[in-house]
Amino acid sequence: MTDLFPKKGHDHDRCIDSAIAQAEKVCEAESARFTDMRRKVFSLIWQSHKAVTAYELLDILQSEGLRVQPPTVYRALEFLTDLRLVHRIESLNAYFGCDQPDCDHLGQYFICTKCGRVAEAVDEDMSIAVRKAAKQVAFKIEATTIEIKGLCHDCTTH
Amino acid sequence: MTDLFPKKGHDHDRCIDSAIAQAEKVCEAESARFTDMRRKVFSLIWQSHKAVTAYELLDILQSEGLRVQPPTVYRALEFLTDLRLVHRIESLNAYFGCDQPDCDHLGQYFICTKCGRVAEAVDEDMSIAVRKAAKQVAFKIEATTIEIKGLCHDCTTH
DNA sequence: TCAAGAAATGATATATTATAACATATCACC
DNA sequence: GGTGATATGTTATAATATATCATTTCTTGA
Repeated sequence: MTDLFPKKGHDHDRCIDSAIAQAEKVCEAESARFTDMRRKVFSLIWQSHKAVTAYELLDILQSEGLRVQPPTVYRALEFLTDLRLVHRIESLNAYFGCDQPDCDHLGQYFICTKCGRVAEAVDEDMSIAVRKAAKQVAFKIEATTIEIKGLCHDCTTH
Repeated sequence: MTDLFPKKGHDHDRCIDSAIAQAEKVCEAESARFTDMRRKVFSLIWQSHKAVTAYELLDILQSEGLRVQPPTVYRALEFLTDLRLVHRIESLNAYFGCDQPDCDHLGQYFICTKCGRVAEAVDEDMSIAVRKAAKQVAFKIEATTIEIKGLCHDCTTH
């Protein structure tokens, strides 16, 4: 068993730093501008391993004294999701920092209904099953949403 | 290749009738009341093989002269989704009539981005892959959302 | 270097999706 | 037929998202 979810007491600053470093690399590679606002939104999303709604982000930004309106947040989110740095969790209307933006994956998301944390998986068997099922019905895949809700390991044992 | 999507020119009245008959059976089995409003909403959802939004349903009901407000529609939808007669497509915020409400499945939804139609699959390999992946990370599944967007067979060939 | 165009953000308004709360009507059962 | 449970009506509002135009900032090439 490998728990996808981070251990309690892990050094979360390292998660954040590494995510930002990776985002910088991706933006550089794409000649995309990692502006202050985008960086700010991205790092807010990475403050936890939970998914965050657009309006939660907005509230935080405003509480820090910034005069930000919804479109600003949604634009940053659009930028980040286009680059796959952030993933939208459809069943939560919320956004989640993506671990592995560089791999061309059909990602899967485990969502703990108790602690609220989200973990991304890139399970080949699942991807293969989806592609095979699509092929069987002659369906040309453009995008997939795979979201699995339930209890993470920590929450089943504690 | 078996196309999950219905053929052009199929007898859609039969789809509707069979869905309603099945819904009646399910309601009966659950001692749940298939009221006029619920039946009306259900049959509106089945008017096509597309997913329908709550407000589209509302507009139709109102255009038929009924004095219906959003809560009425959402209540009917909640009733129907609880019984698995209707499925919510998270990535569309829309609702879709479920083919096979009686099987205890992890359903998967193929959504054509061109014609808008939706088809439900119950692919064992996908279900197995999801359960296996969850088991590997000691995750206890409560619910799954599997939505696959792309082009249906008809839309790739025509 | 700076002018022009492109890209990003600001600002205002509004669209879309969903629910809370309480009133009324209908149903099921004794 | 009265009573409690269930369903729907009604009003208001919350939560999520986008359209549009103005302004600012950045980039790039003369």
